[in-house]
Amino acid sequence: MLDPASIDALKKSHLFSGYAARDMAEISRFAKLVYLESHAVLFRESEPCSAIYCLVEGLVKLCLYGPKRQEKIVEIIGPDQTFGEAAMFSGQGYPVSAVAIEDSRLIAVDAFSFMRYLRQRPELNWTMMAMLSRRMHQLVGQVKSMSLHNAEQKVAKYLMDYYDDDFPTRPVSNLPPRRADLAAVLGITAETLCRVIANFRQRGWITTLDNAIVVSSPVDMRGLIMDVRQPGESSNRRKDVAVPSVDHLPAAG
Amino acid sequence: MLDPASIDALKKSHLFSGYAARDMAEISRFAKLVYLESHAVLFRESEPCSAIYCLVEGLVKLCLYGPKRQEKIVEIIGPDQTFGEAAMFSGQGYPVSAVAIEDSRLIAVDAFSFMRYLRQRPELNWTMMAMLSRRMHQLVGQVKSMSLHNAEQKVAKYLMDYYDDDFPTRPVSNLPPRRADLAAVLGITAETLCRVIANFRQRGWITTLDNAIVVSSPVDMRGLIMDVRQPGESSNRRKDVAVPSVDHLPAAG
DNA sequence: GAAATACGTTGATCTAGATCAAGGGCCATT
DNA sequence: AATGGCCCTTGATCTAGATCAACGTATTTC
Repeated sequence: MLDPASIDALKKSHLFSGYAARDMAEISRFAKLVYLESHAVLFRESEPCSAIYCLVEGLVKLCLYGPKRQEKIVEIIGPDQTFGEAAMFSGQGYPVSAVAIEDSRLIAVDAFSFMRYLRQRPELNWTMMAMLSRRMHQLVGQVKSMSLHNAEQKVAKYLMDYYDDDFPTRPVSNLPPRRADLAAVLGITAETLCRVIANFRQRGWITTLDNAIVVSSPVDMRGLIMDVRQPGESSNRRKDVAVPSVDHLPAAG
Repeated sequence: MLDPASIDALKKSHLFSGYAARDMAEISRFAKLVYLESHAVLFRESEPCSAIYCLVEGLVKLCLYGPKRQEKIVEIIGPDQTFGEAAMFSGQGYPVSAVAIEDSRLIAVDAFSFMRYLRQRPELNWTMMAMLSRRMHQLVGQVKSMSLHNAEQKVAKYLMDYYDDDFPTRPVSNLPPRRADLAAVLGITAETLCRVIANFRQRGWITTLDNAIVVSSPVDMRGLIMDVRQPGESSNRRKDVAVPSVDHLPAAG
């Protein structure tokens, strides 16, 4: 059972924002508050999904661990974001681990009860679908970044994803609190990240102050991502890479 | 408008298998057949989603291209599989490109009409949700494999994912038709893949015949993925274990 | 205030895997 | 039978980024 303030907090999330008051009242009956200290583990990869979560306050990372304990952060969850929905539907357990990186307060919505409720009200699934689709896109973006970009491009891509063209002098928002976290998000080491940032600073493309980073040459950054090179410079031409041909385009309408 | 045989083909897919006859009749009204020659492009990354597809016959790759045209295959679609659903809901366009790697026959279901129909029948969304969730899991698995495994582990993981414990002597199923495709799936070069396979063969962990691969030591393969090492042994030094050579190989060709 | 701890930074190596290059088997076409 | 195209395979290098190591600067602990 949830207090009114927490119900309001839930409603601030994208997933629940469209829900009617009576839906929220019902859902609050099988939701509860959870407190996590920094570094505390909320759930681990492959654990069965007992609840989906909405972060109210603090910061949580969703991550994967390799055989040698290397960490890959799949996503950093901030306040008003929900997570765990996909696991609820797939019935395959959580695909990632969730670990607090700041002291956090969360709302846990019991998965079984929530599923039962959704079965009664299938219209509510529209926001859920949108949620899952958006997350899939983001995940595909990660796959792309991991497999097709080098370290500089990864950093540039990340910074430009959070860069706001309307406020060029504003520091990039939502940066992870520690450099090591950003490195784990990008799938590179902290040392490499540090060197890349130093390079960008030397070239005058960014300026830094503590954790904050201000992009001062978005054009160059974007150029780097798209791998534009000076004319005349021979780009590594490989003939054997597959390039989809332009013809044969089907009339898919 | 679809002929009865094609409607049957649609129903063989996981997405439509639970649909009632009258739903299928309705859907067939805004579905049509599409034929692709090998190498033909069905759609490209970021193109708006006009339809979702069900492959009836042939083989299609979903892939991403880097700034230098490097290819990363996100998934290889076989008969009776559907794709494009996520793009339909996200409203962000297709996250990947789709290219035929064999002459293919597909059914295209118009996205707009299908969405409209789903709005009338929200219960139908349950299979859709399951679909999306499963695909998300798979994608997270890819992220993990890309960021936390080395080349040998990637290959081993792939082979064991398609290995059937009940039929140990059966070749790994669903292997891509060409080695280069498998390499693009794993995010390594064809040369590296070739060397890894040669190593596995020398160690007696697999046997090969043409494209087919039979895993003969699943225990070792699984051990490699989990990075088990002999106690007391330093991780870096390459150990030159005398592997008893398995000489009953059918000369591969 | 000294010591310990945690991070960020920089430099020096090392290495897994990419890249480059050269055959070789197989099939289709002539 | 010869030719050419397409892959697969193997060998020889090259290199981006990991790893190892040392140091600086805060911040916390006693």
